[in-house]
Amino acid sequence: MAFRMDILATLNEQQRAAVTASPGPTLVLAGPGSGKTRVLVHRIAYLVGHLGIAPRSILAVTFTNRAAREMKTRVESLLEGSLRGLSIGTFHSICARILRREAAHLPVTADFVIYDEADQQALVKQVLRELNLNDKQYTPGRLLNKISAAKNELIGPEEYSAGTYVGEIVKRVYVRYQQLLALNNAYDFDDLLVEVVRLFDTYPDVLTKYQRLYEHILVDEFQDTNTAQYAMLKRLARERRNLYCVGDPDQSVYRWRGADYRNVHRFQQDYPDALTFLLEENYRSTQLILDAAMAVIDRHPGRTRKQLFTERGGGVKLVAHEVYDDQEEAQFIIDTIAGLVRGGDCEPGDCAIMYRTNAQSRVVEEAFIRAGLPYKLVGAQRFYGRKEIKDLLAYLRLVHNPADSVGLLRVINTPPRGVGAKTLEQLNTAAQGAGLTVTQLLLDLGENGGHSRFAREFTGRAGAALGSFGRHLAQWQAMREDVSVAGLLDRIVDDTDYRDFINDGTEEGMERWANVLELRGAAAENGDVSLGEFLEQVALVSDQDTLSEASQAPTLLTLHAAKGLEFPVVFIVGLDEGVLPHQRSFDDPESMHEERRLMYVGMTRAKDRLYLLRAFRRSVYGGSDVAEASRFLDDIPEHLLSGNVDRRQSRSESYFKQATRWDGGRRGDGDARIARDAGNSRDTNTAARRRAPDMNPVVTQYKAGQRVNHPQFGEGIVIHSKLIGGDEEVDVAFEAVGLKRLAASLAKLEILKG
DNA sequence: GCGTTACATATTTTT
DNA sequence: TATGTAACGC
Repeated sequence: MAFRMDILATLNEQQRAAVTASPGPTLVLAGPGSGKTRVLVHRIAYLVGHLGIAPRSILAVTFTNRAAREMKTRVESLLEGSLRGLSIGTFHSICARILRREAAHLPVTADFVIYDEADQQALVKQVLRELNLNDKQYTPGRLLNKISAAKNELIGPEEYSAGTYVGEIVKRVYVRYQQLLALNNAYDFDDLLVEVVRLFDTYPDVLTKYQRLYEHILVDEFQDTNTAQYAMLKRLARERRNLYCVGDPDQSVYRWRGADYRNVHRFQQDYPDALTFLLEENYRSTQLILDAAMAVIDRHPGRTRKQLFTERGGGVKLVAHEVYDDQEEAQFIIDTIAGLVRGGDCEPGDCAIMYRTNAQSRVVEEAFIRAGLPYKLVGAQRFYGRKEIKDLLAYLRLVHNPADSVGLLRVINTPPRGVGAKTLEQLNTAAQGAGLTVTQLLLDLGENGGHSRFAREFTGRAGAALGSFGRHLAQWQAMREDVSVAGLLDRIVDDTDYRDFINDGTEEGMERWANVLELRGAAAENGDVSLGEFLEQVALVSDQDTLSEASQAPTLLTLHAAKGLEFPVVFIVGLDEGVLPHQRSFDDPESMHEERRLMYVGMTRAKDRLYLLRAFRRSVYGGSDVAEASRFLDDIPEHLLSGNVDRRQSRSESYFKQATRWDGGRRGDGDARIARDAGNSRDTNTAARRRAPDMNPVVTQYKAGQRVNHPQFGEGIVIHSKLIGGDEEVDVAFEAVGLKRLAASLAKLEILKG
């Protein structure tokens, strides 16, 4: 095992101290870009190479497969020797592995399937039907959120305290939902964690086994752990206490998924002797970017302040740019990238565009498409969420786990084979009567044909369809040992005429078929993998894992997906009240803090250049909406910025100037007028009105027919002007560039005489 | 049972 | 916008 101590020489003092800390509970608080992964990787190398710990005794846990993969590769390149048995994986994959191994102690078999969100929804809908509950009143999504929150806190269905009426409903659904999961031989994502904790608590000898196995446990992104995950770690580390946690509370952005950065404090309480290391030197960003980011995060109340520094002094100022609408925002991005590339300042692939919500990607994508430029998109409608993919995976899942009724329900009539609601109902009753699952009944029909004891019940077209479906299912099951996953997939597609079903001659159909081929490719790629392994891999991939470094094109991604990444040039779009911070965070201070951290995460992704963009008007659903500039923009000191954003200070100046023109005490009136004026544009907005309800001028500054001059567009004629959300929206026909819609507060329009 | 259409409805982030 | 569902006619 080659480990050269001089490897440590490449670390700075803080990093080296953290890497060589003596075993025991350890906390590394790592600022952005401070070499967090580097420390983890070197720590593993140090344990193996210097302390002689066997790789199989080490467990490293991450949140994404990508992070796990990166860590593995980097450890391998540090240590030339064998790393056989080293466990690096996501919480979910590690847990799934443990559960399969210990299936004998569980209500499921080792072949259990993992239900994703769509499967969960389908199951909850089934529960609602069973319990005769209205799914309008209790939407599956809401119920699942509650159930998930309970699971993350390790609250089982029985302990769920109903309290309220709604709570009582949730409890009943939760109870039945868990029963159905077990009947389907399935776990949902949360179960993977919860069930491991339960397993450990119920079978101390099982826990002991894993405590002995994993002498050293390392955790990445510790601030994102939830109660269940922390509980699992604590149990595993109870005897040896070698728990090495790396994280940054300032980058905690998954609270809505149960993550609780207070686990960092809990850790310090639970292990009073824990050593704490701070990594404050940043190797990523320029000092200007770092200063701006710190200005934003420093307004976060109740946090331990880190003093980040870098040797990358200077750099260019951040650009805060305000435009009329989101299309202009997108165009600005394209123009800016084009300019930078032309000037030799960066490559297109160096650039990233980050947004709060996936829906925002559309406008940007369209602009790229219009400009004929390539881009990479992380996440969004993830590949594995596509209908055609889910269909085929459901087939595979059903072959693997015949108890999977959600999968069966999905495919029994896809492609349509004449099995409708009525037949389905019949099937259910018949199966129940015979004490079988529906799949077992179908297999019986398929295998025994006319001799099946159910043959008399299912005749005619439906009977034939079910018989043939059952026959195919039996064949697939029989061949699954002898054939690759890709081979099985081919056979299923063939037997079901799936290609004809989706490939209907339209462009969309071709695309769907291409997706099927891609799935087949993914299956063929890791050819010798078993069906079970394939299904698990597929169930646990995430959006983040789809990021490719291959092509030389700008990357579009959500701020959440950006965590852990870095780019020379970063654009953050939608810096508007209501978008970032998101509307949903307005009345909850904790959520608002999280929005701030999200902004911080985004800003600290940038190495050299950071563009902060906002639009006065933004499309939302079908209509459009106006908003004020994000409060986070106001937190950045003026001297770090260039650009044209109208910050709050200057806005309040104009407030005083115009004060006389406002209709002071009668705010309601002003609002009513705005709402009426907004009329056709479905002005659902909030932010502008909520934060500055009294800033609405009552008369338009510009009138139709006026001649105006614009510094950029030249002369034109006002076509129309109206008041909207505290500003004035002017349509102008310019001689040079045609019709433009402008915001009066931004467009320095000069009224010309005559 | 299937396919079309009209209509309502709900929109954050995702391992 | 886009997605799902209820209602309709075949």
